[in-house]
Amino acid sequence: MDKKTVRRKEIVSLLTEQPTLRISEIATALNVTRETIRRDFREMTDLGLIDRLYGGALLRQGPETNVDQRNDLLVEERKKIARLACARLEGAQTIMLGSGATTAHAARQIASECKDMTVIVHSLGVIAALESNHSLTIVMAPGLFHPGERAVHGVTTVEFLENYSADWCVLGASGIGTEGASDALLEGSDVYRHMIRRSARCMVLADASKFNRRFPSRYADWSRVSALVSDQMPDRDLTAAIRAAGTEIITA
Amino acid sequence: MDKKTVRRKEIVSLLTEQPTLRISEIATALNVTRETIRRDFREMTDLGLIDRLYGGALLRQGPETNVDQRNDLLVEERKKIARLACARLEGAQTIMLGSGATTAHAARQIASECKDMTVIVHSLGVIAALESNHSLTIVMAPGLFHPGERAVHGVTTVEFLENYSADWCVLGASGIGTEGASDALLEGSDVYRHMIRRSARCMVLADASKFNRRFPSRYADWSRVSALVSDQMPDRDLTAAIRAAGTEIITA
DNA sequence: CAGATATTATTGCTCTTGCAACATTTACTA
DNA sequence: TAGTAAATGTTGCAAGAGCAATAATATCTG
Repeated sequence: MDKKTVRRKEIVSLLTEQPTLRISEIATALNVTRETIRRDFREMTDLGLIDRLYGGALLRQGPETNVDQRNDLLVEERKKIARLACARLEGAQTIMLGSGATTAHAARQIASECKDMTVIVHSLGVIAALESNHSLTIVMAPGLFHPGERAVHGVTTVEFLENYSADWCVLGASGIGTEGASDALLEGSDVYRHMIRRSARCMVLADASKFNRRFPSRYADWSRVSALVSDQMPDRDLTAAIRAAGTEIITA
Repeated sequence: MDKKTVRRKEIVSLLTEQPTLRISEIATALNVTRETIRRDFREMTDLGLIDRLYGGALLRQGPETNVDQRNDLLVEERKKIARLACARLEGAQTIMLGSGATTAHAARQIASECKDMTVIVHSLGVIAALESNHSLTIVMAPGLFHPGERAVHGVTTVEFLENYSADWCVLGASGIGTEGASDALLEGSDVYRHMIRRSARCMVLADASKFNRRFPSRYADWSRVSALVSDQMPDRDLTAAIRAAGTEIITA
């Protein structure tokens, strides 16, 4: 672990003991210059770890994520998927994110691993997962708010997306079948279809429980999907159908 | 209640909303010199109400209940304002809502009292307050997400609003002065100004602690505001200035 | 090992804060 | 109403803090 990481862990640990730190104090304590601490503070602020004060910093009190995660079954699977997805986004400048629990998990991972990315979203849950990372540019799409999904939908949303382009779009799915990815919500599917259209590549996230299920609205056939990210490989037939369209299957 | 007491209550109240205050900021906001604030801080530190920082102060976090009590009082005031505002919206078909804590309170009231209304919003906090009422049509505006305010801002937001019209817009304010209503955030003010333009009438919500304070960005002079809703009447001069522009003051 | 890159230190400058002493205003009381 | 005490404003100065440009050092990579 390099010096920088050690120092920053030390800063966080000190802040859990006392509410605020002054730059001059820790600079002498850790035997570095004040400028170095200032640089640490700047970056840690961008990452949403701390809040700056004139002359110091205090620990950021943010929304707790543990509570949500406990209520959630399938957490481990989704975390794994999130990590895989995030690794694949390496180098992307702009991405679009769909809605749903799996996507929100991916968003949390993105918030902790990525920097200086532009993220276009239409879901409140996804924003909540991203907002701790101040270095991200988060663009919210407009539209009719759907209370169940906590996301916006409709013509307005779709039209808005036409003005944007992304390197990747990252979508969840209710069902993964031989003929493509499908969703339970018709309105969400319209948004997804347009996100795919406006993105260079498309990644679908789905844990194994979604395999071989078909929902009313198919939002993409496999020819439009660059990669399926999951915690397990699908069965023979499904794998064959997906690969036949040139879609990569990422499980580890 | 003398000025000093009012000012110190205000300091505590501001500290319940944000973790720290900087001397220079509140000095200009409350229109006193920094030395005065410094003297306040010294005495409040002796009383154990706050902790000093270099350049500011933060609320002392301990087993003290005073803080909670004051916070509850503030909630009471906001509830009163919310009820008054809601009563005045009777019969409106479409409304626009701003951001901020007071507006969120009003939104909660609207969610419990109103039916079949279209509500145009740009704040996540306001959506959260509204989403329990499924009879409402909630339209979310697009834009750049601002993590601090949990709302969207910017050119995209403003352009979007041009496509909508409303019977009322309901806005919060950081400061209420003779020359109009002002806000601490410049980006929010741009959105507010356009909401006013696109609404037949405009309502500003502000508890008495906001009176005679001026913040960087004035988003409306009183000629553009139909009604100011508060828990108390402002002083003579302020009342006169507001009424001179034809703005109604609603306190009960 | 050399070159490239990242990290940290140093320096010079400006702005902000804290403090103290003194002036002014406000509020209260006889 | 005058006089007094409290509260607030004003000013000058020393120390702290932020910023940007540059130099020095550490770290990585082929």
